[in-house]
Amino acid sequence: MGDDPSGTAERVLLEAAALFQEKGFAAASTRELGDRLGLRGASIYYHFKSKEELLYRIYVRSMTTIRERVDEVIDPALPAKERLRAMAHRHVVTVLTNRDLHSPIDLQRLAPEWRADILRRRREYEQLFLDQIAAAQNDGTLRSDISAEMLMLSLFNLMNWTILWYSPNKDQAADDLAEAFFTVFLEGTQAAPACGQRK
Amino acid sequence: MGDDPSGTAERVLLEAAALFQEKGFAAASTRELGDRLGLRGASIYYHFKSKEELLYRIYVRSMTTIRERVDEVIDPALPAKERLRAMAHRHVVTVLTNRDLHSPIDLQRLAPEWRADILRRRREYEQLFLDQIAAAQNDGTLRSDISAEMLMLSLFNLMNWTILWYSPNKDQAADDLAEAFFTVFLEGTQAAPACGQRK
DNA sequence: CCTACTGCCTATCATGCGCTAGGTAGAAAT
DNA sequence: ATTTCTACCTAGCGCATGATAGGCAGTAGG
Repeated sequence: MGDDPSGTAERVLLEAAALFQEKGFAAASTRELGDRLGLRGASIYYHFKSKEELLYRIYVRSMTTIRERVDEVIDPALPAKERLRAMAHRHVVTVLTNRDLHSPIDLQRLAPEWRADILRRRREYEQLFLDQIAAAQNDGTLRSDISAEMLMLSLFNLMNWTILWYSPNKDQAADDLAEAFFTVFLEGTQAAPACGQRK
Repeated sequence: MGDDPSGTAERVLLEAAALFQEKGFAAASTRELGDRLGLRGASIYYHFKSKEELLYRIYVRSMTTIRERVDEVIDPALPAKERLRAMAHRHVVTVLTNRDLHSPIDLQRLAPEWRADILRRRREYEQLFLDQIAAAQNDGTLRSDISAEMLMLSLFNLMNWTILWYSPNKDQAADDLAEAFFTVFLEGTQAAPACGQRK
């Protein structure tokens, strides 16, 4: 039970993530969710206390899994910049290959305590990236004339908007996108500048 | 009537944009929208045929206004890179100072023809940026080893995700963010590279 | 055999929804 | 003076929703 991938609760959670992503939280009904699982809508309430709790659990799952997936590639032996590269790559690929789970759904619909919990987890996750960025600034590989905070926001902007337009059928592989975004993040897009251009 | 900024239809449109952004399209009711305007919910239907049409009109307004605002700063006398800088700056500032209108709301809930219309307008808008990027690649100011399409996606990623976390009270001014993002887009984030590093 | 528990079911409740029908006060037009 | 139009109103229809209550088949333990 619980985390058993074949358990019903788990199936409900994953199917709910898919349904919420398709139709939005408010427009998705428990009955339709049941239909997709071969259940009656009311049976959902045996596994979850409310539709809102389901949304909360999806968010928790999203944050914990992406954190796990990114933790896997953090190699302390690598220089900070390369750690960051590996983390960014893993982040993009994870998000794009699991769009149901990681799509931004009505976070605002969550009760304040639950929302605060999710936001706290998000900040913890962002801190992981912030730490590497600050380290790379300290060892001189990343520019320091822009704050680490700002660099992190830029990186997440680059990585996260993708999920709203990405279509695995017609767009490039997630792997290629991840690489291109990080190249832009590191090198920028202007043609190779002359020496010493930036003070 | 119509575009008169004091006209009721206009007030409904703007208030609906705010309400939809706050609660989501499905969770926002016409009655609540009416309450905010000093109307009964049913009176909305004198000005709009359906709630869905309201959502469509909001999207149309979003696309036309941002296009107008960006068109204003396109100066053919400038080099392509500077045109692009001005456009990106105007885009970010416009979006962040008018979040109700430009927040991404359930586009998927729109009927297919309406959705297709909005997507067509979006592509036209993106084309504006794509043209400048291609021009800047041709005159040698932007790198050509990454496709213009990919560079455009990177730029929009950088610019657009912001609206989902930006809070005008506690975050930097939209103006500063716009500048920082474009700097990252152009120059990247690594410390000034040695000469001829990029092939 | 009995009991208890699990995991679902059916039936139902109260509520709120989008939207329509029909009315009406006041202004404008004839 | 009469008609028409505008911009709202009230009342309410039909329906879907989240959630609850209670039942019931199947399994496991004693």
